[in-house]
Amino acid sequence: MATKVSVDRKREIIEGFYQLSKENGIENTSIAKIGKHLGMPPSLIMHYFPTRDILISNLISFILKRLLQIYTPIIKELRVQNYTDPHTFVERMFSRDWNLLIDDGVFYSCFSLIFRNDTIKWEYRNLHLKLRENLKEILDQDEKLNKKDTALLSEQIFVVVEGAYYYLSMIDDQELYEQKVEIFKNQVYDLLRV
Amino acid sequence: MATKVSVDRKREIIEGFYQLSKENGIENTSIAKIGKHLGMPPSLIMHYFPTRDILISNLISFILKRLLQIYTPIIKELRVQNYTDPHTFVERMFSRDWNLLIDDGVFYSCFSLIFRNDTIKWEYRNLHLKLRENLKEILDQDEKLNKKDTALLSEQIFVVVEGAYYYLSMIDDQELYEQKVEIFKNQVYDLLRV
DNA sequence: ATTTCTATTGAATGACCATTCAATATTATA
DNA sequence: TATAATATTGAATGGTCATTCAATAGAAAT
Repeated sequence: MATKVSVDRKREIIEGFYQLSKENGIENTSIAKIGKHLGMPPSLIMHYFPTRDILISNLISFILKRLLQIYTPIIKELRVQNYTDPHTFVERMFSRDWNLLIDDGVFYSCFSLIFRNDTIKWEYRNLHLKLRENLKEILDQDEKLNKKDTALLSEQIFVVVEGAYYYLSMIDDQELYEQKVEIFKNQVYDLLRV
Repeated sequence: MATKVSVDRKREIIEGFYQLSKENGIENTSIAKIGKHLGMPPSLIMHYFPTRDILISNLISFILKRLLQIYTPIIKELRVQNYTDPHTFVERMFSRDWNLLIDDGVFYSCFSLIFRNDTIKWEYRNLHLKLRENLKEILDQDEKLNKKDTALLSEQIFVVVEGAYYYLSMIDDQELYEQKVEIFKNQVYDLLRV
């Protein structure tokens, strides 16, 4: 059984790792640097995470958990509202709150590891399946959609959302950014309408 | 003016860098390792690429050039066929050839650098704008689409393609993969139909 | 043939890296 | 209180890293 200290320390270390990775990239964030940042010797970090790979895999779990946490409150909110309509969900998916919770640089850095690590790939896939299931659940409550293949619809919507986030991350100009967001939001609404 | 030797050596080094990055990731590919792989001292590499950052930025140019090269032959092909229809393009975008030319792991690793490096971001953005312009050009030749906003359409299509590639890279099962490809292909065709 | 420029070599640098270990402090258990 | 388990420290390790430099070899220009 893990002690309270152990749990807290682990979280502290992972959060420090995340913080520094946000600023300088995972590849430039060493165990020594995390230690210095948190005021502890590197050996303590290695006491809780025996190898760097283990540390990274914990950072990924941390990130994916956060990502899921962006969605779950929306689902709950919709549930108490008796699933009035899925627009709440779509609006929220394209909102700013998202970007505040998770750094895209760290996210895509970690994502790029799926191509050489099956466990990481499995974790990422699992998250994305969960997200799709969540959306399906929401769509299923909408009467206007009760003749549609909501699993398919959910898949199609997320592909737009994920493609949009990829593309939007290259756009600096605020006005242009908003413009593009509108386009992609409408693209999702079109899917819901047809 | 660059000598022939210089041009060849530079390409040799970048290709070696790409090769090793494919196998072990950019972050695990040192200048010494590239040197050993190519049978040359690290100092020779640094003679042509004075810093590691410069080396990386050249790798990125190399990758993005390759990516553009996937599309340009399709455009040419369509041009001599007198732009019969954009389906050729769509089919090609989802075909296997793509994956052979560029490693997704390296691609997304490099992509993740846009968040901390404006030059890299600019390069990525530029590529994506070019790709969209290319597609617009093709769509503009299709009479069935002559009342549509082809710039918008091109944007929407690419968002599906890019989201699809992101999602598909997590799927190992061949059958499932093909199934998903069909879904996303149809999603693009739906955009063209409406 | 001499000079100038480029290409290539190999050794050396100090910085930083992940990881190990033995010692000490703290906390929980008996 | 004694013992066992966990938490923390700090120093040390060997390896790898990007980068520097001076020396040599070769090609091109004069």
